[in-house]
Amino acid sequence: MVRVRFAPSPTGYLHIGGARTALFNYLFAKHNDGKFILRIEDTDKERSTKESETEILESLKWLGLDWDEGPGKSADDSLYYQTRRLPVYHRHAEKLLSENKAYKCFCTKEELDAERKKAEAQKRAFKYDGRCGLLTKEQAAQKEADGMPYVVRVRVAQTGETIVNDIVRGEVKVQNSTLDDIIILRTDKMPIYNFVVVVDDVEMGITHVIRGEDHLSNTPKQIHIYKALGFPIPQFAHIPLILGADKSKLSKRHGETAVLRYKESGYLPEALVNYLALLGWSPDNEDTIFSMEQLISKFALERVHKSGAMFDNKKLTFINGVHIRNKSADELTKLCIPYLLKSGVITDDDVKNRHDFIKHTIVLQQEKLQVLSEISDLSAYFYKDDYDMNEDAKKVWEKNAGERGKVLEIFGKIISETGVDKAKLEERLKVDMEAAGIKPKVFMHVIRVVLSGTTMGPGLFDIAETFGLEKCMARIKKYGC
RNA sequence: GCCGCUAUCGUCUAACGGUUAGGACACGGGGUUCUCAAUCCUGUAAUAGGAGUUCGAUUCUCCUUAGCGGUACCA
Repeated sequence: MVRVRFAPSPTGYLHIGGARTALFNYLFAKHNDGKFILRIEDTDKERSTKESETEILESLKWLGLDWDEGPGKSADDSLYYQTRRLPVYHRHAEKLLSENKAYKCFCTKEELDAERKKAEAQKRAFKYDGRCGLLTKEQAAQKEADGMPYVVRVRVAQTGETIVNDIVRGEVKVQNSTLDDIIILRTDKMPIYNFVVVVDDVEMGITHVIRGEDHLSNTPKQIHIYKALGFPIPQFAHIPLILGADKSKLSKRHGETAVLRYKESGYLPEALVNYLALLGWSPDNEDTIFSMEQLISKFALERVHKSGAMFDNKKLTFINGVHIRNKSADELTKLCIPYLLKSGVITDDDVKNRHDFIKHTIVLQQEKLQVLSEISDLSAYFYKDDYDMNEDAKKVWEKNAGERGKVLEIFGKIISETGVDKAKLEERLKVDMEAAGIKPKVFMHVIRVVLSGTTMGPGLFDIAETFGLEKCMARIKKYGC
């Protein structure tokens, strides 16, 4: 049974990179009928916050990456928060200590920092020499009795090499001599990441560790801890990093990277999932648009590739547009209403009383929408009366100064006689305008700018019909003769 | 500095050692159209450099270069 996990530390929002890691874990689990587990790595007490955790959970849910085990999924949530599992880590640390696979190190952070600096100045690699590991039992006991603070380190053999067997990268070899003894417990007894991750992955029965490439260099250390603990080593898969425009790891300084910001901007979760899946992975065909179900059935770690991928908002936006076009009228309406409300284009009363009208105006813009938030600017003129022509519209207006009066006169006459039914309107308008010797391009453009105040938008007859007779007449009056 | 990873169009990527190096986004041209969009057709554009193995290398090996990641009592 495949068991994978996503293990964020609640020190900030869920960003694009974390979301992609979660997604790959999720897809792999679901593809293999396995379990996707969520664990909160909150051992950094300084930086962890409840707000971050809440946002991360909300982001995952929004993306549709619901977890099988984790917070909110069992009677006892404490299993999934590392700060609530401290006795577990301490038990394993005690065992290592008693087996002499770990030792107490009394060197202070200050001492070590000084040595590190010195080594750096001499352009030497710094490595802890393991001197406290040479202390006799009595010496160590004495120091402890003297009240000296200590960390716990796991001994690392200095000969031979450690091989990380990685599904995406193959064999990665590291000389053990480049590793130093690994700190697993701080002076305040809080366990360190490299230790808790191993203990938890084993205790939770994790079979595949899928995470970002930035963890690759930690892996040899973790393998040493697995071995010291006598634990089986899981399969590793280190996925390529997502990069910003400058090719460095995507981070806050590259602008908005929070998943929830994408939600606010009007991106669909299925579009973000679709795009993220294509970053570092590719299907065995040339398709680009996928639903979650399709991704699950196609996903394979073997097709994850090795190099980092730049995040391209343009492609995300394109994919978002495709998913928007695939929405039904009702779904799209539901999705757009919050944006219309937020921008003040419509009110809660409108939602109650003019639902069909709102739906109609949204559907008119469906094929044009790339992100949901654009709906407000695109359809504002359906909801207000006091708007003027924009610059482009004025140009069209001026350009047709010769015919515009006549156009409006005929248009006004037609709608007052036959109404604004779009089929009838189109038919009569063409006939009458031709009789008056006015070309379609001219009258269409003139009527369009008068009605909407802009040069682009849905079909002219759709606009007129949606406006209704009264509003059309008001617009004619505003610009008419 | 040291350790590790990576290298195909501008970007995301495909290609049992044999292809006119394919697709997608973006960009350009054209068809359709009342505009924009959508849609259809179409164009520009890539194997970082150098050795080697091989009949044949984008693909395997080595070197160089470049980029990235790690180098914490962060995760």
